[in-house]
Amino acid sequence: MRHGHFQDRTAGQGKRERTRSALLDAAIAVVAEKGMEAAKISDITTAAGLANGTFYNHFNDKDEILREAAYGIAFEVVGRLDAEMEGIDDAAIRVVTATTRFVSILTAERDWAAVLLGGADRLPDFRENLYRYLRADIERGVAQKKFDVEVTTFLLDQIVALIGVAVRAQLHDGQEPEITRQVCGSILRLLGMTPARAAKLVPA
Amino acid sequence: MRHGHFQDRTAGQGKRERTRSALLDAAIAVVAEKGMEAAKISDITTAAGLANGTFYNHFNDKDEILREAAYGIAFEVVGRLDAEMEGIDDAAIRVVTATTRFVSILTAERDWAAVLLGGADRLPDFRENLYRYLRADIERGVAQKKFDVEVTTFLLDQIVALIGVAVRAQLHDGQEPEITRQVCGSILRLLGMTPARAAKLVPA
Amino acid sequence: MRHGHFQDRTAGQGKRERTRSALLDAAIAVVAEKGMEAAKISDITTAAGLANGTFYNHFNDKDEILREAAYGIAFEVVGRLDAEMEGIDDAAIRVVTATTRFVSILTAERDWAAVLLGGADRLPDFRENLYRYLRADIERGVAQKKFDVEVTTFLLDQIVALIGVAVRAQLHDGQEPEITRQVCGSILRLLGMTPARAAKLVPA
Amino acid sequence: MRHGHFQDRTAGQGKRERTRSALLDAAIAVVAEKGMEAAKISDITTAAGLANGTFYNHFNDKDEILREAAYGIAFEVVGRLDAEMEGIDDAAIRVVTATTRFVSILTAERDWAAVLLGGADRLPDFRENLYRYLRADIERGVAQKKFDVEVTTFLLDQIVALIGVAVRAQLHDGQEPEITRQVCGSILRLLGMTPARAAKLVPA
DNA sequence: GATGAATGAGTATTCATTCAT
DNA sequence: AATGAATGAATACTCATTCAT
Repeated sequence: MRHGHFQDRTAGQGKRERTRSALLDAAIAVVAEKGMEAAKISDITTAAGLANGTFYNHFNDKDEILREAAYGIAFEVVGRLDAEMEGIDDAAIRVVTATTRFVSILTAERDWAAVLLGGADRLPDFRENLYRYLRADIERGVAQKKFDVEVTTFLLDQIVALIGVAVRAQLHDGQEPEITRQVCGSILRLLGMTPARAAKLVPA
Repeated sequence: MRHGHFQDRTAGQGKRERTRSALLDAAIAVVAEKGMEAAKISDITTAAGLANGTFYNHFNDKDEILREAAYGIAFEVVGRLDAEMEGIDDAAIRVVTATTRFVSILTAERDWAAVLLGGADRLPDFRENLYRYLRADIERGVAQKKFDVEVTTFLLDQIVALIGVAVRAQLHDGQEPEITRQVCGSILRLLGMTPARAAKLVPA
Repeated sequence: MRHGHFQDRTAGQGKRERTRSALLDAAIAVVAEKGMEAAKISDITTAAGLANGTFYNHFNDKDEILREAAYGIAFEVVGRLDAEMEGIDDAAIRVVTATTRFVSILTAERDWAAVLLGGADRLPDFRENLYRYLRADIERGVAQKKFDVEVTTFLLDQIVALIGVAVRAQLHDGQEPEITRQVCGSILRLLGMTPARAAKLVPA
Repeated sequence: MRHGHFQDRTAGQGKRERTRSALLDAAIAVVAEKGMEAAKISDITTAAGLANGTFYNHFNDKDEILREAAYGIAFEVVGRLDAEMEGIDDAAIRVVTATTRFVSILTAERDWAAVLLGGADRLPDFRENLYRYLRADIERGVAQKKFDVEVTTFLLDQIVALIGVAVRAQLHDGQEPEITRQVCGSILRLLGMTPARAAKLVPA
């Protein structure tokens, strides 16, 4: 384990919290390597350097630890994005910035991607939380007459799917700047901007 | 099992072929109900009304039957689409027609959707095959100056992701015409059409 | 395994039935040796000379096989008693005969005792079935003016407890004739006979 | 925990004794609720409001604490009975009084019943201790020509079984006076009294 | 070719027990 | 003494796979 997000956050705390964090970090690493379905409890404890049974001192089952890991990561990602988006008023720039930074963060923290991508499908309210931010920005763009769309859940689904494709492509091919530029362009087009205006916001 | 695509295609043939088809159809039904990961061999044989050992007279493992089922369905879907697209010259109309019919077919054959959606992720060359057709139409649109894009695999990934979102939404909510219209609009925008021109090709 | 009641009863039948019987017989033997709580699934399959997983082809859990074993044995015991009690009219003689034969059967089939003794506590309707026969004989004795009791469930509980003590003593000490005589005397006394009359029915 | 027999007895003493008592009382409560087999060490420490490791500062294993709990309770019960039986000379009245009071005590201290009933089966010398008192009273009755029995261990087993049935019935149905009367009658009959004489000692 | 019983490796889960704090 | 986190052996249970009929 290189560093471990959760362990960083519980560094000074009690042993219980530190072990719990070790398990969460291990779970993330294992899911990144083998996927959510294939991840076994024993993989997680082994990766954490702990005994088999220790898992059950902290979580009831795989779903529980994965849910917690996914929420923890999402919280961190949203926190970082929030900080960087403060003061950006133009909705189109907000969308581009958020997308760019999101892909960038998941490129830097490669293990997080698998958990977030998997979590979006499996965790019920996970997606809803994510949508709240996105919807606000898009509605802002509509109010600013930058976007020409009806803001539906289905639209958000589409945008999130595009971002997911970008993250996957980036993990796979590692062409970050180009991929990010392309997906930002796609999203802006989707939101009703002309290719020309979209291109201005996403310069090569 | 209502009808069974594979059984239809092997109706008059020998017992071996008919049993094989029964397994393929059963696999599709089981995957539609429980998903690919959760589908057990014994679920498939039970659904087919066969003994579990019979499975191994025809397939080596779950992956093999699922791959075959996915390819069989994909072949059928592509065949139906091909027939309907014959003679359509305008690339934008081709894209709209293909998308509309694709969603429509998977709405009618609900069980196929799970297999195709799952198969796209898991089967290596599956996606490549699909892309050949799509790429041709988009390149045609570029040549016709209807689309303003660079045709990359990443672009195709995005379009396929949007179609996937539409299929999922349709399975879930059942608002086919409206969903199809929206996703066609999104794809045309993605391909570089203005909202206004896209809207003309996808009338309410 | 010496002979095996269930295997005897399924000797000519299909493999499924024979394996099932082997498991039932093995369960009885294991319970006799280690008790119901301590009996493990793997003990049973090992005793039956079968693989671990085979158990689950036939039973869902330990409770299920033990219940079935207990009912099967009880059915057999009741059958044997019934045959021998036919034509006995005097209720006191019926009670003495049933008790004597019951202890005698469980002395011959030592392994059955643990299952029946344990089953009586754990299986809900098991006891009820047993009581039906006993109650009939005691009511007959009351009608014949041989017994002087009110026939309540609590009374039956007491008599069954006395028989249980006798079976346990017999398993432990192996003094069958004397133990049987004593417990029959006790039961008759409990039912309201004087020691003198009771003694006549239970001669040394 | 309402009051706790062992804690009462160590109220003023050192911390070690008080913790030990808390564990004993907790063990009794847990066994009463879940039975001896199902009682887990952690159930006991949790019920005592202690950390699970604390258990091993005081006992080596479950058997040890249960044995100690059973003996402690038995000692208390015997003590209470002894006090009340002082001065009763007639053996039949002694038996009736002891039985009545015994059931009565276990009705008041419901949690004790499970431990004593379970202990009688599992603890080797437990039963022997109990029998010493019982045997003395019965031999006295034989000497007084009230009882007409041969005093064997098997006889004592029978009487104890009847008392056990009464306690269980009482815990289950809660008809104490009637149940006690019936079982006293049964015991006296068992010991060779006629129903008529027995009835006199156990008036409605 | 189909059958379906048997297999056993793989995985999850429990809980008595240890031991550093 | 008490704590409580960690341990890991013991056990239950699943399911893909084999193979005799």
